[in-house]
Amino acid sequence: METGIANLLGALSLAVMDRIEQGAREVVGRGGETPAALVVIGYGQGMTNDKLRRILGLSHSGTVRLVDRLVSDQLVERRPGKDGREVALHLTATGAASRKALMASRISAVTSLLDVLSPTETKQLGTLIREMLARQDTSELDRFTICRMCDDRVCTNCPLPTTKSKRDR
Amino acid sequence: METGIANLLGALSLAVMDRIEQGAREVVGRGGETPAALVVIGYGQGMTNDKLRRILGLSHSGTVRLVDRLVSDQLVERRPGKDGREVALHLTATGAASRKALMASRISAVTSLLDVLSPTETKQLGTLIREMLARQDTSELDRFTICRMCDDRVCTNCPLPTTKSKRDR
DNA sequence: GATAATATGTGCGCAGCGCACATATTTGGT
DNA sequence: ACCAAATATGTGCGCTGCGCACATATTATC
Repeated sequence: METGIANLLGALSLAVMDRIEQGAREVVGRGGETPAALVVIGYGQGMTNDKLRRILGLSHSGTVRLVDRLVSDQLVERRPGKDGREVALHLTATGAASRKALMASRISAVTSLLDVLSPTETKQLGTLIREMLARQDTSELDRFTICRMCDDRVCTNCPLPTTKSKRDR
Repeated sequence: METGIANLLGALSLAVMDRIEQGAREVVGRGGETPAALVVIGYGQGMTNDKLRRILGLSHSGTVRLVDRLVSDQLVERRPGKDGREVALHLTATGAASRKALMASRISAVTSLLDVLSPTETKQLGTLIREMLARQDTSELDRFTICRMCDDRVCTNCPLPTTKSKRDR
């Protein structure tokens, strides 16, 4: 049954995200898209409010307020962008540390579920997931959205189509 | 890299849940744990507020207000429980229809991502996920929590340990 | 029959977010 | 060079979803 497998993947994904979100809230003290914002801002210094908005899938005002929270938490700084209307978002030292802790928490949350598989099974699963992601029909933006929590220290070759290096435009 | 695979599973889970949640919000017009509540209440007529609370992982008052919303949306009815203090939650006809649509939306969301795999690959993936879930060390409650969005029409034999039939206690 | 445990409901406030509007800068057309 | 459109950000206001602390009603326990 094909739908049975879809159901299983749905259940697994829910379990994975429950654990990731719980850990993220413990690390940064905030929920919603705030943890993802921290990760995305950290990908490249100079992220703008508007790019962030699109990646997170939030409204404009929601993003401004989200950044407000990050700033008041001392995790992010607003600096003048090269374009006079843009704001360049930069992580503070504290922000970079939180981001690191956040990613570690995420990897450990997933690993705790993954641990029950043998090395061979884990490898098989990795290959299948990699193929699955690689064959998705994703826009440039979709890829950033899917990868908005990804740990760039461990994701050395992202399977998502088109080069990852187009991140800054 | 073991953590690389954890990262991939995290990214996939995020993509899956994004799509499930978007569809759920379109179907029931509400977010958060409200869609899951509709599914859980539908598993067995007579679900109580307190059991629901534990499965969804919400506070008591949050659950009461959630049910308030479902009642005001005409999706759920509060009936007297056998125990004088309990409230028995029952789906209305509209509620049952919404629940059905919700599940269909969820399965279709996952399927749209799963579609790129060949039948053989899909089957392999299904086996691996099934094993992964089957080997988790889950409490009775954990299982309901993981399955809180599951479609009982397509999930004929849940891989999670211990019998599914203990659902009502 | 008194006390604890269980189950629900309420007042209050906060976090996260969207809509509509306002403002500043840059781009593009003529 | 100028003015309209596009781009990017910030704000007032309100709503949804949720938790804490407290109140109340019913059942279990001793």
